[in-house]
Amino acid sequence: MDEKEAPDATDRPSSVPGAASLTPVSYLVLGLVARHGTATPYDLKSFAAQSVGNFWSFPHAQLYKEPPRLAEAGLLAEEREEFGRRRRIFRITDAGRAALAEWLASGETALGELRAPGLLKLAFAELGRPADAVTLARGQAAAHRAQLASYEAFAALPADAMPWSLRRALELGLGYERLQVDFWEALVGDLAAGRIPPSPSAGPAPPGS
Amino acid sequence: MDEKEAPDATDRPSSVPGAASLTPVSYLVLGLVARHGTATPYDLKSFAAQSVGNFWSFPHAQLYKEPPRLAEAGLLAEEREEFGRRRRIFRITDAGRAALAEWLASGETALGELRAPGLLKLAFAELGRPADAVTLARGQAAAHRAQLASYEAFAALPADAMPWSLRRALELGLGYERLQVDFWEALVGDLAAGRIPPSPSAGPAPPGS
DNA sequence: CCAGACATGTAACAGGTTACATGATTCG
DNA sequence: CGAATCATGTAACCTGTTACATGTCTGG
Repeated sequence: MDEKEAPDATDRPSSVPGAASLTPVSYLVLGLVARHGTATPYDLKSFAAQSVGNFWSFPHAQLYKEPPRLAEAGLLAEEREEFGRRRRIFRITDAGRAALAEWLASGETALGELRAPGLLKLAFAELGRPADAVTLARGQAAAHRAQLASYEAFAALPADAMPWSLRRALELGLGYERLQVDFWEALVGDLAAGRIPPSPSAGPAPPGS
Repeated sequence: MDEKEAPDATDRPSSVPGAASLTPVSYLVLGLVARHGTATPYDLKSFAAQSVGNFWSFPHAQLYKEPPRLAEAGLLAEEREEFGRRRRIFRITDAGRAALAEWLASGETALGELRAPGLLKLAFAELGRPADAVTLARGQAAAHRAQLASYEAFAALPADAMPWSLRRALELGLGYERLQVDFWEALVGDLAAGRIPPSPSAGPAPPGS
């Protein structure tokens, strides 16, 4: 409805002209809009699902909530369709491009954690029955096998189906799922063989010591 | 002090008698208390930091908030020290033990996502300058190298320093960090060599094999 | 006994997740 | 033209996070 001119940013302590605290979702949206020129929230949902959505899913509610926020911060420009769905079409602004570039250029390098629920459960598996550990390992192996298959199907797309950076990211995803599959399958084997105690002693003895 | 009998659960729509919606933190607390017999919130902080905290960090605020919640649900019993700090000591109840056992036995197998900020950034690296990608890859490689070193130090502890399940989980963490290090270092190499386009065609065959 | 570290909590905020609810389009 | 599906949004809840604030012990 009414357009707030947002005269200046001094009244809002958190919204500095350049860039406030932007979350991963913000950069996802900025990046997708920048890549495609324009996008509706629904487009974002599709784009995300087909690219990073493989290893980082975003509920659609966020993709409808975030663009307006970014528009209010001046990083996106919004326009309405005149007829039909009257959907919101977003386009990146110079400020948005700058924020995105700054993010890409910054060497912040937060490395996020391996928050796998299965891993947490495994860490406490000693408190349960051995059979439970087998169930867990089997289930994890199966689930990761499925995920791996999904990744492989995606990776089988022709070379020009995705930018090199995304493909590269996908490769890490592939390696990750392979690691998981191998890990859980090995665990299943060890548990079945009765050698519940750890350390397969197949130590790679890495360089160093 | 006063023991709340929690007469019934009908007044709270979300708190079913058996088990309500328990989060990963809940199970962490339940598991740690079960393992150690009793624990104060501060103990939990220490225990967590020394075990799963390596790959899943919990801010101490949560570890002070969660036990009372679990106590209210009847899964933990709380008692106060009489003198000194008068700290809260928690002990697991039969209901708590049951909830924990059920969790361990359930084959829910949620497999959580690979939400690595660096990976997200990489997926959009094509929008930035090539030099930015190098910076990113270098930074990630260094950060993961540090993390790997930390894991290795932890893994070097004597065999009886931790239960087998935790050690096993740690091994996955090690593999994960190695994967990350290899991945980012390879990326640095490819970028430096000018072969920015993807698929090095150097088949997987990771160094471990 | 003072300083510093260790320990213990709580309040406020922000973000994600779930759920609800409805609008538009297509196809049989 | 009705039903199913696709598309679009919003509201409430809840949890994780950040920040603050203070209390208690130990050692010099």
